[in-house]
Amino acid sequence: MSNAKGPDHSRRKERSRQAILSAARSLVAEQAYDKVTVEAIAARAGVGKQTIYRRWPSRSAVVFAAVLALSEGADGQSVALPDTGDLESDLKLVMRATAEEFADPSFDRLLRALNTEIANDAELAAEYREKLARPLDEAKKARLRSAQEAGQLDPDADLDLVLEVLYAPLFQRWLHRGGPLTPAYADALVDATLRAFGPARP
Amino acid sequence: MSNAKGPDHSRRKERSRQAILSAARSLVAEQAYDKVTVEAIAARAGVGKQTIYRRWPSRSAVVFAAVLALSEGADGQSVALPDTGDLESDLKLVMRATAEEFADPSFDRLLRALNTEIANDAELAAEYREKLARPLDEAKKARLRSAQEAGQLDPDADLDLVLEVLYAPLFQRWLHRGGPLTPAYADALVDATLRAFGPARP
Amino acid sequence: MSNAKGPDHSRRKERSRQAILSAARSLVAEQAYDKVTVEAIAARAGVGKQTIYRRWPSRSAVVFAAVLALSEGADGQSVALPDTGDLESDLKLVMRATAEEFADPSFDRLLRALNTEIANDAELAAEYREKLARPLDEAKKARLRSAQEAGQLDPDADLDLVLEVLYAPLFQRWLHRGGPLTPAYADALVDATLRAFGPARP
Amino acid sequence: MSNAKGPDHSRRKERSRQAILSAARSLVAEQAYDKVTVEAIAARAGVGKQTIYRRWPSRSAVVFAAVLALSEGADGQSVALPDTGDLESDLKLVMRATAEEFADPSFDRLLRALNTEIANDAELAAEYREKLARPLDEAKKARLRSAQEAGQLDPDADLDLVLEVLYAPLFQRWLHRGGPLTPAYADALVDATLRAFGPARP
DNA sequence: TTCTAATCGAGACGGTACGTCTTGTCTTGTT
DNA sequence: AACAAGACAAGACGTACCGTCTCGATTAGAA
Repeated sequence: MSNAKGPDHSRRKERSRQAILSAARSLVAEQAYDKVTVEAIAARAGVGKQTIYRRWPSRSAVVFAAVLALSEGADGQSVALPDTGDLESDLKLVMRATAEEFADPSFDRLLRALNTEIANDAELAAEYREKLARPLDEAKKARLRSAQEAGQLDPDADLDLVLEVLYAPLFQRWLHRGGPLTPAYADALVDATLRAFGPARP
Repeated sequence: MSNAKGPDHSRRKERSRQAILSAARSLVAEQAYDKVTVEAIAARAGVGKQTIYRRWPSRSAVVFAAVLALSEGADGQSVALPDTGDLESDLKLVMRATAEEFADPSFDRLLRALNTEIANDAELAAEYREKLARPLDEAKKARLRSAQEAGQLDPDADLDLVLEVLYAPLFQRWLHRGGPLTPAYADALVDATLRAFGPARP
Repeated sequence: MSNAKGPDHSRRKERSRQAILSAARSLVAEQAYDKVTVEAIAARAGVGKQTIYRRWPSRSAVVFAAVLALSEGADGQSVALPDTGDLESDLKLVMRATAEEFADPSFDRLLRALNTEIANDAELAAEYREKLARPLDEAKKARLRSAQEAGQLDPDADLDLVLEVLYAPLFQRWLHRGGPLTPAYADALVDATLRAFGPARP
Repeated sequence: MSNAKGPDHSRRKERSRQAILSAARSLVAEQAYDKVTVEAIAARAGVGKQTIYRRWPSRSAVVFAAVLALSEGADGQSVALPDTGDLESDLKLVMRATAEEFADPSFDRLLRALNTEIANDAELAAEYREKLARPLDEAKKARLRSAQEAGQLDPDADLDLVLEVLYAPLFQRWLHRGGPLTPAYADALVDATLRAFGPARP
């Protein structure tokens, strides 16, 4: 698994790194975000504060890295969307699952923490888009392209726009607690998106 | 409207209240949000900290009230959308204006602060929806209803959903700094929304 | 006791001040000096660290003030040396008592802490001489002057020098743990001093 | 000079040892003692911290060893006091020289550091007495014994006590910055000591 | 000469305390 | 009686060192 650098060298570093990220994740998932202090992370990880500050410049960065690490190791396969040939039902499946995910309190807290940091730090936002959002979006766009080829989607549609129309309403409703994220709501978003970008256009 | 206490009494209250909200607003507009401390607000307002804590339970609440106060005094008229009879051009006008607003750094900081507080405080979120979002949404829905009557919009469309499909992508792109908020982008959102909820449905 | 300023004003201030000094004193008396941290003092005093830093610039200053406070309130009377008319026996009494004091571990630790701070801080040393050493020295010199008048001491003797010759050997032996501080040793110092500065000089 | 280990082997050891002691000495002579950290010593010596901890248990011990090393290599001769046959003038010469030494800021800092460590560490104090103080005291006592034989000093005088009466006042005045260490002061101490322990006793 | 074992410099590590900052409460005059 | 001013207990901040541990890179002598 490890290469030239040697496994022994990185062991201690890696162990403390994992301990920190794991501690950060569990704290964020458990409690109000303003209780997630660097000291609390260090204490739970069994690590000195300096070991955190040596690697990351701020709590934001640690928390971000902790969330990021969750999706690392995931290969292209694992984020690929289902492709049964029926775009509508595939999208409804995914959207319902996404809506359900938001209902998990731990995931909710994790994601709110992430969004809080991202919203107030342009650099972190860029890293977020690059490392987290883009891979997921690319997987989704792959499915949409397949639909375009199958004639189920306007071949000229701007796929980034399609994704936004599909997901942003769900995201906003969750962020602002604007209403329940029901399966029916998920379906309605898919329906609206397909009406907007479907094939039958005059 | 004034009660037994007398006008002189409440006038002092009101003056300090305005000073606090105005100080909060200017601080939020000026600098990074984590520099906007209760102490900084009190100092700029020339007010004791207790005078702030006597009225609001936390910094979040003060900042929220400060933003809220911006839109107070606005009557139903002033938030009404234009209605030229042409839904598409009316919406494009509004969406382009909205996109432009986000470009103002002060407004940007103000709105990010607001969203940060809202995202992490369910009560504040409820107050936000009630006092800020709903009135604006109602004004927008009034315009949409007018369009439904004019046959420019599906009479069965869920107007809340329409608004989300229209606005959420813009909001999300701004929040995550996902791309430039150009007039063309504003137009594209209107077009997509009208395709999704326009009158011509099979 | 209290004057114009009003007793209510100083109550809280005074209470926390006393708590800090008392905590510092007990910690210094109890344990190795490098365990006497500002945090430990604050914790034992039930006080925030800032309350300490608001009044004193460093641990040294707090510890010094704590020791200083011990001898405050002592009026001129209480530090006066006995005067039976017999200088030799009066001095031996005092020197034996002094030697005995050094044997108390609490007093030993307290005095070592004080000397450590004084030796490394010229300002503190000046304050020490002014507020602690001088009043004591004046009391001792008063006794010596009485002896000069009684013809038991060279009327031309430099009393500061007399005091140094009398006390410095005891101090140095204690500081460097150079030997036991026995009554016989105390007596020998008095004898030597009286031989050096007694009346019978050719 | 070299032992079983072999000269080449110990040469590296010796070089780093000297670098550490020299770095410690120069740091102590230059700046406030609380800036003299093990890390600073290691950095200036160009040595890893472990190389220091491998040899000494604490900063105190290093600093002590650094000061100690200053007087090593000095044979019995070099610390011998002058003996012109005139005790008074010999002692005044030495006392004046000693007083002058204290005026050198580097020496002052060095000696304050040494005294700080000694005062708070009984083991170090013992080593100090054994390795530093005793050889010097023996040299002084040799001169005093010579004076006893010459009838210039009470043959029954306790020479340790004589040394204390002679030196402790100077030491104390220096440690507490109790006044200027003038030649006149040095002379006065010699005079007082000789009056106390001189030959003419009734 | 090549190998082996010790020692070194460098510096990361888990900790502790530093001195500063802010929180939300409490106290003290002022007006 | 409400206010500004700011002290207070609490506790997190980010930094500096502590004394320990780990890592290669020199280095000897030993093979």
